[in-house]
Amino acid sequence: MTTRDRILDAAETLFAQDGYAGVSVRQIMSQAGADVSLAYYHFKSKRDLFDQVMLRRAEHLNDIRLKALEAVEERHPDDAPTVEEIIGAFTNPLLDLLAADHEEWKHYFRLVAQINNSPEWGGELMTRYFDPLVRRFIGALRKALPDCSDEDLYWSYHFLSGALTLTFAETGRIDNLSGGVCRSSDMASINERMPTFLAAGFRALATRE
Amino acid sequence: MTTRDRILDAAETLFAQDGYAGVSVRQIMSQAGADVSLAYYHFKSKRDLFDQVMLRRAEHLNDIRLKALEAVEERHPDDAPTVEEIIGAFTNPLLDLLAADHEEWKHYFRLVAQINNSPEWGGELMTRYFDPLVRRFIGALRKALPDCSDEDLYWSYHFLSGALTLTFAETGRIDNLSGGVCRSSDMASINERMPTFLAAGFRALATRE
DNA sequence: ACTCGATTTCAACGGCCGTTGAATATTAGT
DNA sequence: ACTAATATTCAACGGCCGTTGAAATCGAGT
Repeated sequence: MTTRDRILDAAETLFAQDGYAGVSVRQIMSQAGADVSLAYYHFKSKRDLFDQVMLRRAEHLNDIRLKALEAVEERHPDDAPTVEEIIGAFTNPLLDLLAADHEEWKHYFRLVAQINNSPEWGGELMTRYFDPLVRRFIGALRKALPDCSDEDLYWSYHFLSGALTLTFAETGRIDNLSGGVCRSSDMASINERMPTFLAAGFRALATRE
Repeated sequence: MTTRDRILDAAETLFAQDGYAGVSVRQIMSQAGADVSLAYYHFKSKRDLFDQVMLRRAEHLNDIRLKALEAVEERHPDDAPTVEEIIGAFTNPLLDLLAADHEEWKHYFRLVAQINNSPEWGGELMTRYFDPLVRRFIGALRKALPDCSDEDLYWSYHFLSGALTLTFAETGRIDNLSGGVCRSSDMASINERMPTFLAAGFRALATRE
């Protein structure tokens, strides 16, 4: 593994744990096992390093999500896929990445959850990295729910986005709240419930009088 | 207004904008218009100041939410309130606080959204400040959905929590995504949609075979 | 063996960090 | 007017921050 990648990995882990401002370049380089100044050889600045951390996995994620959506659409050459299928194409790739025991992606999703809920970066960064794909998904949902207004679609997606990012942040909150009945890391439980819950929400907004 | 309160207000605003680590005690005291060392006269440490910021409004919020739930329950002396009514009792107090043009609460909700999604603090702090009330609400929902398993109830609440905190964080994301069709600050639109969306999710998990 | 570019080390810069102790000002009770 | 508690100012501590420039090392092509 190249030094650049070790720096990105260390930065990803630490940013996910303590946020952008909570981590120093020195901590990152110490965890990466390299000299501080190497950070500025491979990246322009701390902020640039952060952007590259975000970008690296965003591209791959957008890729597999798009493929999942296309696969669903190809199984419906005549009619539109169901809301559940479309939402599944949006969430299943995340579940697969985590189930495959990829610790790396766990850190990334934690980071995305914090970005999404940050007033400083949530608006801009999520837009920059994910909006083309999100608009593609909303387009598919529009076909599946032809009577649903755009406003309802956008708000529904927004609720989905909040539920999704918190769930994949795995903060341990549900573990505490439920007294151990539920576990943040239990992907099977999430897979079983999240698309059902969210699809019902979409439908409820689409069909209300 | 006392100096202590001015410090708390300044800290609340800045923490909400840039997070705990992103703000220095010097910035806070500068915005509060007081000397740096006064922070350590009124509070034990930066972390203690942060805790007091969280506590101050959490108590009031828990209070009015509990009253809203009790009011709903009193309107149903014999049967159980509907899921929509219970969720409304959970979300309406927030909408009221924001609609009443209280800029202060906006900052607080932004802060809570970041805490909720932080792996470092989400698990513990949300539990400490909000769990008694949340358990009370889940108890009410259990009555409204007697056939729903506890696991489904907890996961449903978790999805609700993510949607709620992101929505009240007002990051501007939905404004960008929708190209201006929806606005983060449009409380009427949220009020019209969020309880419907979430109640449908609860029901979908409770009634699936 | 030599060169030249890519990579890494070393040492340092000015500046801001959280926190403290001692000195000063303000206020309220007598 | 004196006192005693409360509130505020001032100056400073050691330490870590992001970033940089120059020197050293490495590695592939000749």
